[in-house]
Amino acid sequence: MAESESGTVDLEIIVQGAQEGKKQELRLWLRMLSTTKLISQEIRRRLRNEFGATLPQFDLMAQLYRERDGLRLGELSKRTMVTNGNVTGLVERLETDGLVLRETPDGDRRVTVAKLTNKGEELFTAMAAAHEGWLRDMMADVDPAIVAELWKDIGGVKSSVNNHLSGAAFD
Amino acid sequence: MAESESGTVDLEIIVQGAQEGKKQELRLWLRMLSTTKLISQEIRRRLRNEFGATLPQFDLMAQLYRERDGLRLGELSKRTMVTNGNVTGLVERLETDGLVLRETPDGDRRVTVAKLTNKGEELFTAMAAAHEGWLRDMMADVDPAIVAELWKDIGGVKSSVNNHLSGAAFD
DNA sequence: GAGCAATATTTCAAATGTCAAAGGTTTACG
DNA sequence: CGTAAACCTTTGACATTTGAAATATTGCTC
Repeated sequence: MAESESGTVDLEIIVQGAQEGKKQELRLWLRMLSTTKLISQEIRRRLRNEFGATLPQFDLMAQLYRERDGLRLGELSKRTMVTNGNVTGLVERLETDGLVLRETPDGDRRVTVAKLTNKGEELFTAMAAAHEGWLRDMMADVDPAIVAELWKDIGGVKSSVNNHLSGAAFD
Repeated sequence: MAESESGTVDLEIIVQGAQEGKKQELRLWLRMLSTTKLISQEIRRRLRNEFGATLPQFDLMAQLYRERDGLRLGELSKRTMVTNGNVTGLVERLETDGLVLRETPDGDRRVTVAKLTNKGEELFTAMAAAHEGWLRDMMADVDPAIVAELWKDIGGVKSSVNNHLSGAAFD
């Protein structure tokens, strides 16, 4: 934080890179995490208050909305980054509410495919429109150019992380 | 996505801003969310495998490590962005493991203060060092200048979100 | 075509998470 | 004082989450 008044700019950068810069990644991570939590909580609150839905449910329905023919539960698991066991329960509850239905294709009886019902589509459409608006509102003070830059640079972070995982790899 | 071959650069930007740019905030959010999930999952896996701890426990201990005199549960709740009820259970489990202890100050018997035990401090120190290294590894492919820029710009996002919350406000 | 590996989902135990209501304590006010 | 308001934590109901084990089905191999 304190800049030496005798150093050149280059030297400052070097010194900063060697000493202060040490925990930059940690600081970035903590800020990413807290910001994401903040936004998640706000979205969760609004989904609950205005639609009686939860964020994971919204997430799951968003995937199904893109694939009108439905998705296998394993595929849903990958796309929502949620474990298999979790998808089972989520789909169960959504089915109880009449928003999603499950069917087993003739070809392979190991498989369960989940689809949105008409009711589910209607609800999702309404939620998605509101959801997009909430995000625009929340990020209203951020310059659109910064939004675009963040999108690109966070993509870089994601790639780097994917290349340094101990376990499985994702897109 | 398609750029008109007849437009000037300025016009392109305007058109893009008016049409394509509409869902930029949504795209950014989805990317932030998936990246954060990815990193969280990796950290959780490593904390579990190498230290037998969970991420929320690590989070809570990190807050206590900064405040050697301990923190009231309500303060812990704010700092970890977790509800009061959740903190109760978290601290209970950590106390069972001998990592944290609870005491009620004489002055105000409504209050419970949680502190790290010696065992808790030792474990946390080891975890924190590893944790920092994991993050450096995962972000190894990201230019340090980009890391710094992301930190700053995500700070801007956080501020904007904080200014547009429907409920309570945070730092 | 019997056995076995691979695939896909479910189940289970334990932890985390929210929200709302209930329990104590302290403070303030008449 | 004595009661009401404010404050702090816990409790309870329910949803989400992970990780591992159990189930069920398919496909392959000999």
